[in-house]
Amino acid sequence: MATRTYDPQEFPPFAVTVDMVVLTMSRGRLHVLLVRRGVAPFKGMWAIPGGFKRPRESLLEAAQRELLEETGVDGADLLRQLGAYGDPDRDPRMNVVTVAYFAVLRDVQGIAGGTDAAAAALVPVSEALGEDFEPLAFDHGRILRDAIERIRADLILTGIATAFVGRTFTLAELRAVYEEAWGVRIDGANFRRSVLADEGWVIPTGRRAPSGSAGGKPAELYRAGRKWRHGTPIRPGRPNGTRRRESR
Amino acid sequence: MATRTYDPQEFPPFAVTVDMVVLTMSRGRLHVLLVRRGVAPFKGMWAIPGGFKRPRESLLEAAQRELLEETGVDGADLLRQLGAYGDPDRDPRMNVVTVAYFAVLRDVQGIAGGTDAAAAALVPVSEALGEDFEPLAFDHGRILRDAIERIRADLILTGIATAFVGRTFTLAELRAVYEEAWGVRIDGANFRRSVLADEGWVIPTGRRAPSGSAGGKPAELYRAGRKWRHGTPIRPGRPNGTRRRESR
DNA sequence: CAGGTTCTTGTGGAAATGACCATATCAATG
DNA sequence: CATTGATATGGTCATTTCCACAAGAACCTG
Repeated sequence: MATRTYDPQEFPPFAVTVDMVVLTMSRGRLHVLLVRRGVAPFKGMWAIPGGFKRPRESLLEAAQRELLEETGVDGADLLRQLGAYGDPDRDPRMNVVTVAYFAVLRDVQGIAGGTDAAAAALVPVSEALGEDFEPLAFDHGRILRDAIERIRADLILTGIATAFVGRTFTLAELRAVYEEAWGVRIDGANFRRSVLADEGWVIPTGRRAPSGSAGGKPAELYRAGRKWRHGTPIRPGRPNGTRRRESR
Repeated sequence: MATRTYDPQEFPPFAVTVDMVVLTMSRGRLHVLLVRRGVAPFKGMWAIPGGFKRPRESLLEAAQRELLEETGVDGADLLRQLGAYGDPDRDPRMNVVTVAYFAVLRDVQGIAGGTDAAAAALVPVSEALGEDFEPLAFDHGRILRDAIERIRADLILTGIATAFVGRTFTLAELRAVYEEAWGVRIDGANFRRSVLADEGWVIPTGRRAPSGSAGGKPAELYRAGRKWRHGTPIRPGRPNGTRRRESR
């Protein structure tokens, strides 16, 4: 039929939830916020936070509300929709369609503080997706995998890299975001040239970051410019065969 | 709460639908399949095809079924999820969350034939999104806009360009896909070198396409190689404007 | 101060990009 | 049938970008 038959009563109802992949960069590694489920189904297993959508709120508002409840962070601009998941048996009790969002945060302390410490944890993504890690509840493993793929794409298409770092940051911190997410090594000198070539990407603050424990010249602190709203000056290296030694 | 309260009975039910943005390239322009709604709400208005999700099928299966019903095309591999839309008032009758998919087809004739011709039409995207065109039903205008944005991104990240052309195609046809979707002009000679530089992108068939009505040297026909599954050799040009004629 | 670490600047070759020219091969026209 | 117009194909060339590495500068620790 070219037109949908419209009789809502004929069609069994679904429950609609929103789930969130909360990502952050901690000690140079990508982490995801996981919570222990306290109720059935999948009680006791790790899951990504989420909850039911209410009738009078939009999907984004639902995600925003859950983000606030789970992490204490109020930021709708940080949330981006990842996709919908609706396999018939993804929830053993009833038919639940969930809409997944992901958010990139930087305030690591605030995340752990907003919720019960025993029931929430920041887990390195490589571990959470590793073979040794316990499977996540529902299809949250797949959702997490999709989120990582999405992040990799958004790093190419958008300026989401700046969401991982603080209001002021060093170029090394920003570079580490790309290196960790893409699993590549980027030459510091070339990276520096790329973001400083044009105005509007990073703005020097005049201040300097404290040197790390290993010493070294203190790096200059920058603010993110407006150009990140429309893209990124960093492009993924060519998958060429001219790779150098792995140096590790 | 760190854990979701799990009592489905508390939460009002939602209807879940799938809607599809069916795109095709016809006479060098990007077209979208629209249908006339025959029932309320939004009766008589243009809309993108779609229908209710059934309890025992996945979202992708629902979209696949609808695609088959609407266009006669059976291709789950052509469908990609676009996103979920769940604003409270997007459907005046009840709370409906829709999951949008988009599909890129090439068989234009089959689309018009599969359904009532009077109730379905291929409309140029630029017209459907233009000011003069009548508004689409529901929030389908926004969904269509999002789909076009997504196509532009997928042209960068994936090899979706080959989905617009036939099993065999000329390089000019493939080039036209990028030119139309990005709104740019690409030099034919340079485009040719990009896709022929490495093996695996396009494979010559030895045959030649008939010249167009305007004459011209007949172009060689190619098949798509396997590399398109992992990306594209074509990159969006930079905002031009550097140097004009000078030298000499 | 010596040695180590990190940031920063400099440099040269390789590769990609973009524009243009020249030629080949067809259809349509008169 | 020769001309014209259009398109495909092959080639050249200057510029820009990319990338690896070298060297200097600034800071820490011991």
